[in-house]
Formats: sequence, structure tokens, C-alpha cells
Amino acid sequence: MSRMTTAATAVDPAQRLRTAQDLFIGRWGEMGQTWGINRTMAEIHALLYIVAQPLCTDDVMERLHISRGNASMSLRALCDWGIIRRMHKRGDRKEFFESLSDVWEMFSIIAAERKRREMDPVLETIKQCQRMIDEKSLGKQAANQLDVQLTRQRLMGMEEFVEVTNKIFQQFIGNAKSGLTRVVKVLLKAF
Amino acid sequence: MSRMTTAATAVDPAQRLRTAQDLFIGRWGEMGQTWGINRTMAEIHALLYIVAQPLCTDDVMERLHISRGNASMSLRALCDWGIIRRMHKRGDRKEFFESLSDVWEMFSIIAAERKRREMDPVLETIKQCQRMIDEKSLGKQAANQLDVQLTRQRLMGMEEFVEVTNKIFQQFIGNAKSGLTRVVKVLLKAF
DNA sequence: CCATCCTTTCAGTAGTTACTGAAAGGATAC
DNA sequence: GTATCCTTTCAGTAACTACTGAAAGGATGG
Repeated sequence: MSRMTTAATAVDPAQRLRTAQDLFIGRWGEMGQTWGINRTMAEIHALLYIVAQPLCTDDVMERLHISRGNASMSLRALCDWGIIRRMHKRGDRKEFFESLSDVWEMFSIIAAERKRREMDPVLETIKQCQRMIDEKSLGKQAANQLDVQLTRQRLMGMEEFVEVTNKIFQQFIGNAKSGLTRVVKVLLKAF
Repeated sequence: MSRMTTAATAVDPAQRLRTAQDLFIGRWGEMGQTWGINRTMAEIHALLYIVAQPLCTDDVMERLHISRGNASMSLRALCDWGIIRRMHKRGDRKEFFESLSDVWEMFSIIAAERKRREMDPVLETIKQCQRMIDEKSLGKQAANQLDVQLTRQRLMGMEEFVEVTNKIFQQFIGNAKSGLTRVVKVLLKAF
């Protein structure tokens, strides 16, 4: 009997489509977890992206088997990020949500946010540390001159790294699709 | 009294250095959390990086106020990642740990691992989804031809994105410092 | 103004991850 | 062999994060 069921679902095209979408949604959810994003948020985003049409809160709840509260809060968070968008349908009281369609644009948004939240504070801290141990403020009387020297070197190494990475991010941010594929071509030519 | 203490610590160069290092360690730990890495692991790594000398388990425990078990397991995990390294000192029974000194190399290692664990599975899933809904297997009899079309488009969009991103990662991986600064120069010239 | 429909909030709880400390497991020295 | 020193493991617990569902909070329509 289980074989018959499998065969039947395999043949029904609508079910087949749905299964493929679910596969994508599941994987996206797992990926989200290894980044800072939680599973549900990532899954909702994947769902809205893959179906490519506006869905309402109840659609999302039903498809992902999550509670109303969870759906509401996750949808709001995704809107705050700016990678999905609220939508009205005329004559319908419900609110609908849809994903940005351009993956490149989504990436730009996310990259900008991550730069702001992750790179920038590190860079600031590094500079603050450097000020704390620079020659003037620390003087040369220190017994542990070597330690200071080592730390100073490491701070500089890290600073350079973060600054260069920042510049690379900068290239991505604000350069949607066309710009990015050009970046890749340039890179491939350069190496 | 607290004022006198503050003044005293501010002037003592050794303490000053330590405070600066702690600042860096703390920030690095916070950042780690927004990535998948947990706070302690990130802090240990930051500590080993910033002091730029090998430390033993007890040094780490003491400096970060963590238990032996936690230190042991986190150190091992960092070794597994390959961004710190075990070290013996002649005539000393203890094992010491030190961070890679080259930030670019550390980044390459991390990027390679993330590509393998995050990009590759997504790409594979996308291709699997595409196979599930391609013309041959699904046929044209489907009532929901539009839905299929939409999903197909989105899968293609995502596939292109992941593939291009993969290529960019590829450029970073295995191109340590010199290669990367060149990448940046190329990018800056191109835009 | 009430009824209806939909959204948001939030206290409580389930589920997960991180951490401790004690005990067991080596290795080396004598 | 035993003693010493160091590392690893892991059961138990603490801390945290995600989720639910019910209740409160709007908005729109009649």
C-alpha cells in the first residue's frame, strides 16, 4: 500500500510541485540556522520566495505548521529586514506578504545589514584598542615591551583584514545583478 | 576609593594592555554569536590571536573564567577547524595552543568550510528540485502550469546566485593575503 | 455602536545549547 | 609497579531561544 501511495503522489503534478518546494524550503531553513537566522524565519522566507506569489498569514501557518503568533512575529521580522514586503489585495481585509524577487537585491540588503552590525563594530573596537596601547599613552617604560609589540602587530593585521573585507562588501552592496556578474568576470580574468 | 583604583589601573601599562586585549576579546565573542560560533569559542580564539603567544589550558581558563571542561572542548573544536594549533614546549608536560597569525589564511579556511557546508548543499537541493519539476517528468498536463512556471523561474534565479557566489568564494579560498589585496584593487578599479 | 475579521502581543512552556565539575583516562617519571 | 601531572569525557544543570495559544487590540462594515 505504501508503494501505491508513493506512486500516486509521484504522478500527481500538483503534489510533485509542492514536494519540490518543500524540499527547497527545508534546506533553506537548515541553512538559516547556521547563520544567525532561526529556522522558521528562513522557512517563511523560502516559502514566499519559491511560490512567487503573495500569501496571507493563514497560508503560511498552514503550509509550515506553525502557530499564529510565530507566523506574525517572524513575518514582521522579515519585513523589518526588508526582504519580504506587505501587500494588500483590493476588497480583501487580509494582509498578504511576498518575497523580493531579485535574489541579488536581497543579498545586497543582507550584506549591508551585516556589514553595519558586524564589521563596523569590530573595526571600531580595534581602533579603540590601538589607541589604548599606542606609544604616547603607554610610554616606553613598560616592562612587557614585547607583549605590547605583539599585540600591536596583531591588531594591525586584523584591522587591515577588516578594512579590505569592508571594501569588498561595499562593492556588493548597491550593485545588484548586472554589477555583480561583472565583478565575477573581472575576478575570473584577474586570476 | 573607586576613583583611585581606576586611576591606578589606567596608568599601569601592563594592566592597560590587558584591558585593551579584553576589549578585543569581548567584541570578538559577541560577533561570533551572530555567526554560528558560540561565545566561548570565539573568545578563546580572540585571546590566542591577540596575545600572539602559545597559552596552555589553565591560562585560558583563568583569563576567560571558564571551566576546564569547556576550555578543553572548545580548544579541540578550534583545532578541528584548523584556526588554532596544538604545540609542545620542550621539557613541559602541558600542551599549548596558538592561533594562526595570518588573518587571511584563517579567513580562507573558514570560507572553504562554509562553502562546503552551506553553499554546496543548497546548490544540490536546487538542482534536485529542478529535476523534480522539469518538463519531461511533470508533463504539460498540469492544471497549475503557471505555478510551475513561477517556481521554475525562482529556482533558476537562486541557482545563478549561488553559482556566482560560489565562484567568488573560490577566488578567496586559496588566495591568501597577496591574492586578496589584488582582488580588492581589481574591484576598485572596475567600479 | 456592535459585530466581524484580522493582527499583534505576551506569559508560560517546550526545546535547545552551553557550561560546569567531578571522575575517568592516559602519559611520563621514578 | 605507584605517583604525579595533565587531558578528556560526560551526566547533570543552568541559561537561553523559539514557539504556542489565548487574550487584547485595532480596523472595517453594516
